[in-house]
Amino acid sequence: MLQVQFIRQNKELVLERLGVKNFKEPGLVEEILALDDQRKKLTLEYDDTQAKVNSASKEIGKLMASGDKAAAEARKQEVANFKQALGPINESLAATEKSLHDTLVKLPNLPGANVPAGKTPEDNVEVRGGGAKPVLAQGSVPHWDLAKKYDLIDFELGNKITGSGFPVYKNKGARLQRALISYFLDFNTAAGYIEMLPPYLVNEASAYGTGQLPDKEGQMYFVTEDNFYLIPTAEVPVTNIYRDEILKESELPVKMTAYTPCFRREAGSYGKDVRGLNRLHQFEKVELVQLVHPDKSYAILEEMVIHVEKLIQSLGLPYRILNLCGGDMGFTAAQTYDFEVYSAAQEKWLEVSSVSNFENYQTNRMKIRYKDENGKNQLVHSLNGSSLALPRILACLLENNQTPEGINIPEALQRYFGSDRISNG
RNA sequence: GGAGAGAUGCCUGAGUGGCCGAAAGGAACGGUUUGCUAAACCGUCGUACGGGUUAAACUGUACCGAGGGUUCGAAUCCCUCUCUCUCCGCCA
Repeated sequence: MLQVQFIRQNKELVLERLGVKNFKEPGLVEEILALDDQRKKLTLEYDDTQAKVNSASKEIGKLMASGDKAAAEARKQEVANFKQALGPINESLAATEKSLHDTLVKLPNLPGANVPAGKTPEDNVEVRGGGAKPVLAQGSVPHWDLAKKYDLIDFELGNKITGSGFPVYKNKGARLQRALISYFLDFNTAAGYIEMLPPYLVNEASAYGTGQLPDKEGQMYFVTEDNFYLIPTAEVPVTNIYRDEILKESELPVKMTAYTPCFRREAGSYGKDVRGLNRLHQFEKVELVQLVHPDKSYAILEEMVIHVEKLIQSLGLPYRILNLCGGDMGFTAAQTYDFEVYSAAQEKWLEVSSVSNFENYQTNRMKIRYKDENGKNQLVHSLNGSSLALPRILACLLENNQTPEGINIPEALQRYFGSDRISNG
């Protein structure tokens, strides 16, 4: 969430930026400021009264010790009066703080300076791309047919075991998943990211910290018996590693990478977009997370984009990078680049990575800070990005590299996969 | 699943009603000394929200797992919850 102090000092900017994000309730800004004024007023009142209670209590102790019972009793009466006043003040203070917080949480992050205006995905700006779209041979088919032909993925079996959206990877299909995960992790650790293997279930505080709660609990699977959420992305457990921590400035940037399965209920999915690997309830992903000095987060955002770009290039897939417009960005992001790869048989662009700078929106919730040179605690900026989401990468690899002889494996993957082709030979 | 113990600052760990925001040691940071390293010595060393100030200084309140209660006054007493640890059982 945003910092009240920041909103107070930059009200016009906040309103203007919320406009870029097409935020529907700009009135919340005034509401927040009013609530904060109220909070300050009540705090002052409460603190002053409490101070009187405290000092009177101290005196009572001394009076008792010196045997002046009568004076002590008189003071006690005073304290009782103060405390009577304290009750209602405390109640309205608590109520004010709660509504302030509840309102603050409704405010999305502000789009950064480079975010294009716009409302829908059509307004996203293509930054650049690369890789040529392959020309497929006659008789080329989408990945779900290839998966069957080469016995790589069994969607029906997943239906039987769990339900739709939970495919079973088999044989070379399973092997290829493992190869991709290992390759991605190695690629990331070579760039200085520390490998993590976090829990796949998180508690409420963690889900709140990265912004999945309070509003998006519907996207997550929930274990009612223990109040745990299945992670929708490694971002949740990995970023929360540093929740409530104060880092030294010299420890920044913190760079982490993690492979995890991701679980998404995706209640709104339907139609042809959900065919095959395009949209699943459980999928594999390797994630990048960075915690950085506020002055450097945008430079690092660009670095991360280049990092992911190189990874996609190494797989030989045609891709494009989109700078998301204000209206299409996530609630918590300040700027997001989406990566899409071209799935040649479906003739469709598929999103395989989303790299975002959250500035201090997440870290303000999680209280991830560093001590600056003056010894003051400052919020760090958090960023994350996929590198990469596996199913759609797999879909593209299968479709784009299909030949009558089999499916060619990109060179970078061969040593992980153990061969250069999937075939029925 | 059964039994027990515990939760204090970055860590270890004292603290059973006022003198405790909290001893002591360690770590860390700054400095002195030093050919270098080590050691020694001196100093600093929680967080949040307010007031105050150009900024400081200064100052108020809260926080000793969380929430409630008793009391003039709670880290300390009582209740509830959560979590952790140990032993047994089960198990990868």
